[in-house]
Amino acid sequence: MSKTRCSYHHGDLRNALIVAAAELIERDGTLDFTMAEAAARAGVSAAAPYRHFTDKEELLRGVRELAILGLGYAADETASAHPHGSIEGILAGGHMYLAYAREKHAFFTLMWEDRGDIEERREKVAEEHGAFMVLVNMVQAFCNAHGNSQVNSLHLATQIWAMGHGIATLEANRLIDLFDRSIEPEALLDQSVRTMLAGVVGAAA
Amino acid sequence: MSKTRCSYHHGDLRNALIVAAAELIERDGTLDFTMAEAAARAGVSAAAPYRHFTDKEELLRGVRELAILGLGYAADETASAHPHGSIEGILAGGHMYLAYAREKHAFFTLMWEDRGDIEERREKVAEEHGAFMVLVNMVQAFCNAHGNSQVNSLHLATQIWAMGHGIATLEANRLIDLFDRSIEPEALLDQSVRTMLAGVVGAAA
DNA sequence: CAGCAATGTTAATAATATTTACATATAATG
DNA sequence: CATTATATGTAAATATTATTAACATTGCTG
Repeated sequence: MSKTRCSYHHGDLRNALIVAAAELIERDGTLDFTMAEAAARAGVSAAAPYRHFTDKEELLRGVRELAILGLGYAADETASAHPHGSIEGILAGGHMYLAYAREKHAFFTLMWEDRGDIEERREKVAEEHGAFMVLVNMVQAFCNAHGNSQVNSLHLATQIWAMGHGIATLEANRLIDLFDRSIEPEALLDQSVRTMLAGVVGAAA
Repeated sequence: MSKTRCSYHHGDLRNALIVAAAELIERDGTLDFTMAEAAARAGVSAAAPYRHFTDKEELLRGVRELAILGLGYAADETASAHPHGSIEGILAGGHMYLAYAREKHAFFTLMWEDRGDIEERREKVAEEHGAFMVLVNMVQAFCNAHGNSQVNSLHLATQIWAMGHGIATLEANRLIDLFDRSIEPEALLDQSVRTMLAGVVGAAA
């Protein structure tokens, strides 16, 4: 916890490097910053990072966790800004997701491409992927609000996530306006989500 | 067109390099083959590629075009294997897409991350992105078969594409079974597509 | 306080992309 | 057909990074 101010030992280099890397990624919109520059930004030599990360990949893993947490916070905020169980909350979450993908493209890309061991990832799913949990809860609340207890909220949330993820990804690569400039990503998503949720309302138990 | 057999001039090095790169990508499941190895595989020196591509990025662009064409052919085949205007064709197309993403993950990733100039890309949309055109046609045919001419097929096809793309992408990064091992990607997609198409049938003009 | 473990440093090493300078085939031209 | 310009290859630099090695400093622990 303590910050050492003597020149030699940094005190919290691991995190400083993650932040430095994140800044460079944000600045350049790419993942190909150099280890040396990240180190320099944290005020240490080019070899220092290797005391905390075995390689660049591992540093990126740190940045990824940071990004995932950030998305989780954003999801929390969005959810709490709308009535519990309302469709508005879900739609707003979708818009937040699209905005994140647009504005922080490099992070958004990095976030999902995890080649790590699946079992290890599974262990920290709940703590890390807060954003999806928020969506699941919102969907669940929506179903409850409509008196429908037959729907599998996890499946439905996954469908909605996939839809949002697909639109976000295609849009980030400009594949949506490539074919039709008139399509508005958020409108497309809203419409899709409403369609998927319509079943819940219609088939109320 | 002619193949020169004398040792010096290759005759069709540009394409040979694209194929070589594609093979390496398929072999390793990664995009980080080396220019030298691709060159060697095509039987030329490490510097030769630079007579045909300004850099590795441009070689990758060649591979990307190849992959996109390949997907287009697969889409054609799938479409012609099912009745015109049937929902089965659309579902089969989705399955094909998921299979492609699974089996050729590196290509699938490469295919969409095009940072090239949007106007240039727009010029060759039709010829290159055959797969999406096939989907648009199938959706259009489906609407016609159901006597519904009010639906915007392009929008609907985009929705379906996004859904398939989202599921494919999430699954490729193992994000679907991370949360729920019981979810079957194809079943999830089928269900989503049916839901989206239900509106067409219901609101027949 | 001595000594160990952790964390930094500078100076290699290694892998690659890319460039340069030179060579040879192909094709167009007189 | 001989000549020459152009395209396409080659081998030998360069340059950029990641990563490691060998050595230094600090802080903790007994």
